[in-house]
This record gives sequence, structure tokens and C-alpha cells, in this order.
Amino acid sequence: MGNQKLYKGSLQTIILRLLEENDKMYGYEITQKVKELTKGELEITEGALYPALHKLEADGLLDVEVAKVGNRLRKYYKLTEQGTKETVNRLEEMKEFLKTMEILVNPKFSLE
Amino acid sequence: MGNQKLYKGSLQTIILRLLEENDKMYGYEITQKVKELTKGELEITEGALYPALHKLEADGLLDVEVAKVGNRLRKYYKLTEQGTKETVNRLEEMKEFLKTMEILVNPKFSLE
DNA sequence: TTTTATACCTAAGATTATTATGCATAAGAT
DNA sequence: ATCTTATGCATAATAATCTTAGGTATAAAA
Repeated sequence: MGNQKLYKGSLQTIILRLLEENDKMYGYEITQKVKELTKGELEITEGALYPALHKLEADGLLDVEVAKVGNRLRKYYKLTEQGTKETVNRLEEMKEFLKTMEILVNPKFSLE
Repeated sequence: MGNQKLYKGSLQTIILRLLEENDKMYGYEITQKVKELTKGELEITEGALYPALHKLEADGLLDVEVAKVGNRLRKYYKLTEQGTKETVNRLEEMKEFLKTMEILVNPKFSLE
């Protein structure tokens, strides 16, 4: 991912979330989509992306389908049934995390 | 920290933020404060906390002051001048991160 | 024709956390 | 009186996740 360590741990959730919306995507497409959505704030590096995709596949959350486009190959990933369920959980955790961090970061919590 | 990997990378910022509000705190106090503020959602483990405090100190962001309370010792940490400045940056980054993650996680972003 | 974009991949190293210890004092419970 | 829990510090082995730095190859643009 980019340079900020804050994103550490959130890559899998980001991938799952994108696949929840987009049905099937290939690696490079994911990096571009994230870059676009975040207006360049987050640039997923390939060294982080591909191992993450392989892990999600190994864990049974993603299925792969290889396609030949011209003379190049693409590996399309999509959510498995289990992956669809797990995505709901991961997003729940993410939202809880974001809420908690807002509390910690927002000013003037010390009154209580 | 607790069990969720999402918090990975945010511990230093959390510590700096607490010290921005509380002037000086000791390790155990930090764990309890975080637990209280997050209603138990986040439990900072000692194995994460103490190395993080030592790192912040080594980086010149924190100063230490040892105090004897009864027969036990406490190590109070407070922000250095540099630490105060850096806290502003870290919080800025954190807010940017949270905003970005909201975009990625929130439903129906794919319209654009 | 050289650079940039597309498209996949892995390996060494760094960072940061978890888990499991260790030591020690103080307070509360049986 | 004694055992457990809370307070308070710390480190070391392991795991997970990322950065950095490579590698291969096709296609498009400069």
C-alpha cells in the first residue's frame, strides 16, 4: 500500500468491499479503482496486493478465473459464498474500528 | 493491542493523542483510559504498549519521569516540544485515513 | 525507439502486533 | 492467614502485514 502504516491490516477488507460492489475484478484493476476512489490518497503496492489476493483465495473467500485478453492474461477474482458472508463481518469490524478511532481522535473526550 | 489487526499502526497516534489531552500519564493508566473510552472495545496489551512508549521516547517525542508511589514505581510520560508538533501531524494523517476508509467502506460509491 | 501503462509475480527486510513469560507490590476475598 | 486479582514495569519468540526492490512480458504512446 502507499506509505502510511495506518492502512496496515485493512487491505483485505478493502478488497472484499470492492468485490462486493463489482462482482469480479482483477488485480491491476483493484489498484486503479482504489487510487481513483481515494483521489490518489491510497496507492496499493503490488507487493501487498498479490499476496493478499492469494491469501484470500487460500482461505476460501475468493475464486479465481483466468482470462486471456489479447495476448495478456488477467486473473479475475470474485467472492465465494463464504467470502460474501465474511465480507459482512469484516465490514462490521471496520465500521466498529472507525467509530472507536473517531472517539479516540476527536477533541474533548476527556470531560467524562 | 486487543485482538483486531485493524488497530495495527495506530497505537502511537493513540498514545500521543491521550498525552495531548492529559499532560502526563503512565503506561498502565493509558491502557485503562483507552479501555474506558472505548467501552472495552480496545484493550492495549503490554507487549504492544511498552515497546511503543520506548520507541516514542527514543524518537524524542516523549519525556519520562520516574515517580515512586508507595513502594511501586511509575514512569510518567509527557510530550516533548517536538512531540507536541508531531502529534498534530499524526492526528491530521489519522483523520485523513479515517475519511478515506469511510469512502471505501460506505455503500454505493460505485456510481461515479 | 524509448518510455509509460498494463499485468502478473516473489523475496528480503522492516514494522508492529500477539502471546507468553518474568518480576514485584498492594488490595480484596475466602 | 492465604489466595486471587489488580497494579506496574519489562522482554523475547512468533506471526502478520507491509515496503522495497527486484523479475517477466505485452501493448500503447511519445
